Amino acid sequence: MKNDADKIKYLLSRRLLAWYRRNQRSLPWRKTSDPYRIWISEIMLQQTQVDTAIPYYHRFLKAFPTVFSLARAPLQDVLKSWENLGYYSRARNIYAAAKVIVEKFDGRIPDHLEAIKTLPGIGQYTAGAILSIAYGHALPAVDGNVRRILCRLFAIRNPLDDAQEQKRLQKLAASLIPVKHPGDFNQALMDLGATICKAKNPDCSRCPVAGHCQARLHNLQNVLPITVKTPAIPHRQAAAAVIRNSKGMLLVVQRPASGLLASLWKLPGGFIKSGEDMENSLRHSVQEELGISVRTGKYLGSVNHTYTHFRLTLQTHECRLLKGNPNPLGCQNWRWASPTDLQNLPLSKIDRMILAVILPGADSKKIDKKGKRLQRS
DNA sequence: AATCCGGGGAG
DNA sequence: CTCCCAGGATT
Repeated sequence: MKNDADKIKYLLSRRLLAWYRRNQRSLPWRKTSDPYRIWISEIMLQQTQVDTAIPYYHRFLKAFPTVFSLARAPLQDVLKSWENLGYYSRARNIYAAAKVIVEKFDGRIPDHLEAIKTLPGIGQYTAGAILSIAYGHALPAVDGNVRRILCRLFAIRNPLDDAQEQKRLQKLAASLIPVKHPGDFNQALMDLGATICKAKNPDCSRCPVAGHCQARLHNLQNVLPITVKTPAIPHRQAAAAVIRNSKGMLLVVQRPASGLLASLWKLPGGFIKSGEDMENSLRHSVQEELGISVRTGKYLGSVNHTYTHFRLTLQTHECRLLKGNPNPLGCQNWRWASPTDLQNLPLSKIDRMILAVILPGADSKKIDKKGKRLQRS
């Protein structure tokens, strides 16, 4: 050992790896060494808890077992597989990356940093995670768990969301990565953060590195990391139109290719400007979206949902088509949909909720831990 | 450097 | 309710 820092580094990695060998969680993506599967798991786990991602992991890989099957699938199928998982740009990025991997990398997930970071959806964290876990490169994978753990181990009092602090933590993590078993070391930190060094009420009595923890030494484990409180989010209003044709099919539109819930389907309609009358707003937004005139009818109910940056109340009215044929002016596409069609189109959570209001019995179906669809949620 | 981008779990 | 989650892209 050259100095104290090297000694601590050595002890941390040795203790964490020993703890991991005995206590690691049994997770589906740990039963494979296939870089494709590890890649998919890492994308799904971005800002998503392990238990949430597991059923989607099984379902996605059953639908797209190889990067080739993914690359040649229709985007709509990929989005349908992702339905309800959120952050749908991840699905579009996976899909775009799969095409690049097939065309430029001969179907193999790149095994070095410069190449893999060019793929859409793969940033510093995900690159480090894939390269360390799938290929054994000694790179850090600094996620929320690792930042919190390092913050406590070294009693860092700066707010975690500070950009400078994030850079320092990245360097600190890089200095700790062992040459042997870097993937296990990274996953050990994640498991430690998920099961012991949790955001709230860390269980230091079970921690394998409590003896090296500066926060623990100064009884700051419930104080660190310092976080800035989240600002309040606005409450927005939206209106949706239930327009049926003579066969009872429902008029639905595909959202634009970028922005909120990109390329998913929904009922016609849109946001209500502050102070604007709901039924006028609905007629105007349907006119702008599809170029058709409608008369608003019976009120059918409302649902609430919270997004990252605003809370939404979505109200719905029956509408009658007065004149004009639908054109995709403010949307990618439109179609008449039967109940079966609605099951097969990718829709967001709140649109499934509003469908459940107007079509009782056709509400969204959850999937179980193995990725199979349950009859009813 | 700020903002956008989902949905669900835990307390 | 609030906070957080195996973050990345865009502006």
